[in-house]
Amino acid sequence: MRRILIIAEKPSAAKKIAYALSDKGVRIVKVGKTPIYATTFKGQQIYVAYAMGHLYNIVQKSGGWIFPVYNIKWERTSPKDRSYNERIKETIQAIAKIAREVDEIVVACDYDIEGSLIGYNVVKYACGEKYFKKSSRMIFSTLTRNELRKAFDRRLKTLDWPVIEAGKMRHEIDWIFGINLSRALTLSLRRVGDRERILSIGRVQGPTLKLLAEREIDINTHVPLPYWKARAIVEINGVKYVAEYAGGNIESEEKALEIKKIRDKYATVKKIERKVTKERPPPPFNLGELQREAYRIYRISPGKTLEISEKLYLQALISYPRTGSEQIPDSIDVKGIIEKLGEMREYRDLVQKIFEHSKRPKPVKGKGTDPAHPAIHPTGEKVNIKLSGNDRKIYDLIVRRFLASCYRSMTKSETRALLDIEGHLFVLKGVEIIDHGWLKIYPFKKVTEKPFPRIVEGMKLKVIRVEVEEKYTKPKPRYNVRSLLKKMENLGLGTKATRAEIIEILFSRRYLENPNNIEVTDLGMKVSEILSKICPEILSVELTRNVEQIIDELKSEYLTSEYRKVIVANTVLGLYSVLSKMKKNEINIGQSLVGKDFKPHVEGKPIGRCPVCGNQLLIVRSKKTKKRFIVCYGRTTGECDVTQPLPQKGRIRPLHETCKYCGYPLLACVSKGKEWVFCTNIRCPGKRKNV
DNA sequence: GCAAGGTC
Repeated sequence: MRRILIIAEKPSAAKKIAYALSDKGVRIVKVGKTPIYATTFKGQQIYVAYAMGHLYNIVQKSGGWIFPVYNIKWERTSPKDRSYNERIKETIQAIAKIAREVDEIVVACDYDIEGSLIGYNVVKYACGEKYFKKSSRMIFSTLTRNELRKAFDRRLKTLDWPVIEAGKMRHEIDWIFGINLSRALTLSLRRVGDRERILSIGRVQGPTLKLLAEREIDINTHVPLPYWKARAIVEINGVKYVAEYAGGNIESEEKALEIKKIRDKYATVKKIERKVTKERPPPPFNLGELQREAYRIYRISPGKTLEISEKLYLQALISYPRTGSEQIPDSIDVKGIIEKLGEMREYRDLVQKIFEHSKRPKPVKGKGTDPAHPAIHPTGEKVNIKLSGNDRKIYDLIVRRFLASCYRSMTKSETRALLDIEGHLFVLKGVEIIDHGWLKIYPFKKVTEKPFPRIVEGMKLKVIRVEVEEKYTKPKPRYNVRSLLKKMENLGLGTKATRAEIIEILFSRRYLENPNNIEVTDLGMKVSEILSKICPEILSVELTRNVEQIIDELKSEYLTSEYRKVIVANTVLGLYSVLSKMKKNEINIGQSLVGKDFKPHVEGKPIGRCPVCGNQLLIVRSKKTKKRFIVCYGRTTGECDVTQPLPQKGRIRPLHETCKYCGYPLLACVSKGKEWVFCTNIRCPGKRKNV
């Protein structure tokens, strides 16, 4: 019997694959603590194991927190890593064990560059390179039974090497740019005395910061220009109505004055138009839209929404939330899910409405697609644990959106009357909802109704007055987290799973403040300013575009590892001179970053003037090693970098005298009852001559 | 300690 190990990207996918490829049911076998699905399919023994996203990551081969650094390698995600998960090690061991007993390894991770790379790394490092020739690749875009079976039968006989290389390339370029520039910024700050703060920048952080910085400049340099808005107040059967000037905003003062001069007491109804429009229900959520709506309606942050969705997913209440899709494939039992939702008291009425509308409800399809997952939808599972606060709100939002997407359109009628007053045209508008449709189920969209009077063409209406209001142009509004996420999505910055997190990083670096009305801090502006001079690539979306373009062009052809290395080297070529410039200008950059508000803070005992720069020399203790040493106060502003070691034992007493050989202060040290005098300069020319 | 990308 042929034995096959299938590697999925994550537990949920592994389960679906196992059940799709099973003739007689699925068993779970434990290898150590790791569960693995076992099944038989068309006379083959199948094991399905899963990774948990990337199990391997790029690390620096050797050396410390320095730059430039280009020596990198792939390594199992370590406990030091932020993304470490304690099950990683066991998972790898389990996969390695089963791999030894099978005839073939099938990579069945998501079909994108990260998925191909995840699978490749598992084969290479968990199993060993010799398994490459036994490895194949299953390609599918949804986790439905039919597609999975087809994908298994028609799998590629080898790994998809060009896609793997594309994935490696993306990781390497991001790492080299991000780590080096982040270190260069952080170490500049350290040079001028701020030893706490970490700065960062990267392919996604950079353009996002720049976007916000440009908006900040726009707002601060906006020159308000005058414009006018005109409206006529008319009276019909004793009721007042407002008709807006038909030409929109008036930019010429002359025109505004002309309208102001209207004295006619009557308006003539020139034309009436009535339009009935239908608005289709919104499609079910993808992650981005869920995050935006949760923020708009409940002010729940995108990060929080993701966290809650993940929890709901683990409780089996909703489908996989990290999806870009706004579509529910036909293979999902929509009717069954809705029936189950109907068993919950709070949704009974809504569900009844849906079935009155259609016996076979079908969610409308949105534009978003995703290679691996359908749109977010409830599973219909009973809510066992009582959901609290925000959890409840998010769950309810998902349920309502899903139900609404199966319901009928909203219908409204819009009426417009064109009024002529002394040759100037005004518009009288009315809006009436004829049928709320899906709005009854998803009531979070505001449609304001406006009554329309009973009038006919040719009628004369009484004009109470014509108002002309002077206004001034305003700058574009500041971003909030929601609009920023949307903008990033449009620009192709980050992915659905990382965008919210990256915005949070920008806040934690203190580049940004006030999430509801985002302002760029002085520090954020400085980082953007400095990089736009020294390394504009990191602030431009072009880096993302280039990487994408290279990947798109090459993954369909034969992108070899040699070729990848050449591309990475070419892409990071310019970085070398950027980094050496940053190193040379560390102090300038640091000073510019800390700005005028920065107050260097060093506590220590003064012992006399520094012979190099004239500032005070201080005795301080290292936070890290607890050892005492001498530092020049000038180091806090970057103008000096003198430090000197001290004996660690004994009581030290300043003598307020300077060394006759080098000008450094002299100190006395008392230890074990003896006192001796020494020069604080470790390289004092007088050291050998006994001071 | 620093990126961006998967995932728990």
